[in-house]
Amino acid sequence: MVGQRTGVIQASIEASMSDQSASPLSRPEATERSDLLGQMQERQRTLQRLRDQGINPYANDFRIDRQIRDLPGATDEELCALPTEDEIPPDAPRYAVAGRLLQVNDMGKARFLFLRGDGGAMVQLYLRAEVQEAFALSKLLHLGDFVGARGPLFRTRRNKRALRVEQLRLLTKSLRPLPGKVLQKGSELQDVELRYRQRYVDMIVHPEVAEVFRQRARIISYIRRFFDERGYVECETRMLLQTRGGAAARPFRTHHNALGLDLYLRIATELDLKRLVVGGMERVYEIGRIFRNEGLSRFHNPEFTSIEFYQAYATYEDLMVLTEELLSGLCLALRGTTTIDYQQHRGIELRPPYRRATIRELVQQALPEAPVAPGSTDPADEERLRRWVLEHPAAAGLDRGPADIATMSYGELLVALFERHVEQGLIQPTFVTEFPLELSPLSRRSERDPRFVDRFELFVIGKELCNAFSELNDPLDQRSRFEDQLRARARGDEEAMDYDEDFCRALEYGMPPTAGEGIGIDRLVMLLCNQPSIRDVIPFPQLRPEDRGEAHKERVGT
RNA sequence: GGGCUUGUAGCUCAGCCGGUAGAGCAGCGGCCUUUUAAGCCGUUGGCCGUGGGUUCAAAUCCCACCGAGCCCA
Repeated sequence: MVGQRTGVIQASIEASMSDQSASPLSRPEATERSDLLGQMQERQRTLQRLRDQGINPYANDFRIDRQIRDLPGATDEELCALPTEDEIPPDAPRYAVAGRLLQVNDMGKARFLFLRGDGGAMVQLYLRAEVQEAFALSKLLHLGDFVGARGPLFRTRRNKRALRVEQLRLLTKSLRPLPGKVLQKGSELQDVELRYRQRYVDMIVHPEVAEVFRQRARIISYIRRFFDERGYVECETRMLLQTRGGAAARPFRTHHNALGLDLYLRIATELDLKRLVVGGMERVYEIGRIFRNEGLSRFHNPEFTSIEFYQAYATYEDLMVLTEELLSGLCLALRGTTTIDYQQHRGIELRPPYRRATIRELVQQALPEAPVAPGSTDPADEERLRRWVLEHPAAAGLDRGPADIATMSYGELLVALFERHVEQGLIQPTFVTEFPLELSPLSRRSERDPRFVDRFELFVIGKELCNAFSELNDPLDQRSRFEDQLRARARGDEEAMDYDEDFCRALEYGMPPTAGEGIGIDRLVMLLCNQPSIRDVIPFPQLRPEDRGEAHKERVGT
């Protein structure tokens, strides 16, 4: 019986929805049923009623005086200066403000509306039945609507700031209900997927989300100022490239129709920036998006923002000092201290100097029994280490078979041990140096030991944050490194670079001795804003397609 | 890839020793002329993730699949 009745209602809802399909009004998707659909229909009916009364539900002729955040009375002191309602003088200043309606406390012949503006600032409106037009309009509002109001401010009996409404305007009708009660603790959205997918809803329910984006903007602005002040020039280089290079990563491919040409989205800005150094720009930088065709994780998004900067007549050691200055100054400016917490890690100290250690020193420390030989330049180091790894597979902990290990280079062995035993323990900022040559095809060879390069990576909270080196500017050495890359590609290394003939040509004209560095902006924001996932610092992170389940079902069904 | 947890109303969650659904908020209809992220009365809204199985009977038990979260690799 009940089911029958529901069926009738459902049928009539569907009929009324199909009636509206001719109109451009928003329709709930087919997947949205029942209650949500009913609530949306209610709002659309109200919208029509407003139009019937000659009220434009999307009016844009209301002018605000100021944003809600700038209204007086926000502090206790200012609040005390406000009059009570009875004391409002006839010539009291009138304020015109606007915001999203989030809450209505209806008292019968009086009602309080809560508006929220930029930065999460709130103001409550006080409406009395005597102000008939405004009062009538307020009954046609829904939570989520944008509303403008004008009137004097006063202090309520409960000692809160309120604006006594003399004029009320609907500025935008909201056709979708907000999830839950926004202004109530415990009403936070739990569906993480939904929060990233519909970030606008996430931001309405959690204003602090936008605060991270604000801080991100401040961080980027600080970095830009830092380099501008030091005589670096910001240059925007190509995103669409015919060769892949500048980093070990798989690229995205795209296609240019007019040229009939397949192109890669850049995986780094390095090679173009160094071309500019060849051209005579001694200090250049670029802040921009790069694209890497790899998996998604808490620390990886396929598109992310980096800064790379290059300085002629400098070494990677100079850049360590510069990096310390940048990070400590930035943290101090943003957080007011150089000591910060990140998630479970307390007391991360960004005040210089940062610890410096070579990969071999760090591996040796983690594996005291392994023959790592920090500082040694003996070519026999490699065989001693490989033998130990093969004889102590459990201690080495490498997830590779003996055949694999036999073919791994010295550098690959060291880095594999570093990644397995050291990396995630580097919580405090640590400059890791002495990277193997074969894993650094663009870095200057170390004069002390030709198996290594003059390079560092800065690790914080167990993650790589910066990568820097003295640049390779010997064109003949660069050519042989590119050839190594081609050989690695032939062996199946999909992250190997292309041979960039034009880059070698540029080096043949001569690049001054230069040092360069890249910093992952997203991870930096995560660190400084204490955000657990890269998705929390990127407004629209990459997600799987929304209808994956449905599509899968259809594929299976056919 | 492995382990654990999880999917019930628009949102947040109960119900899970089997007997086809509940609360709060949101929505709708009332009451209240200073509310505190109100209060009171009434009420709408569910293929209980999808598919299969066990059973007289499945939100509940079993299996598979899909999605999500956490941990490990």
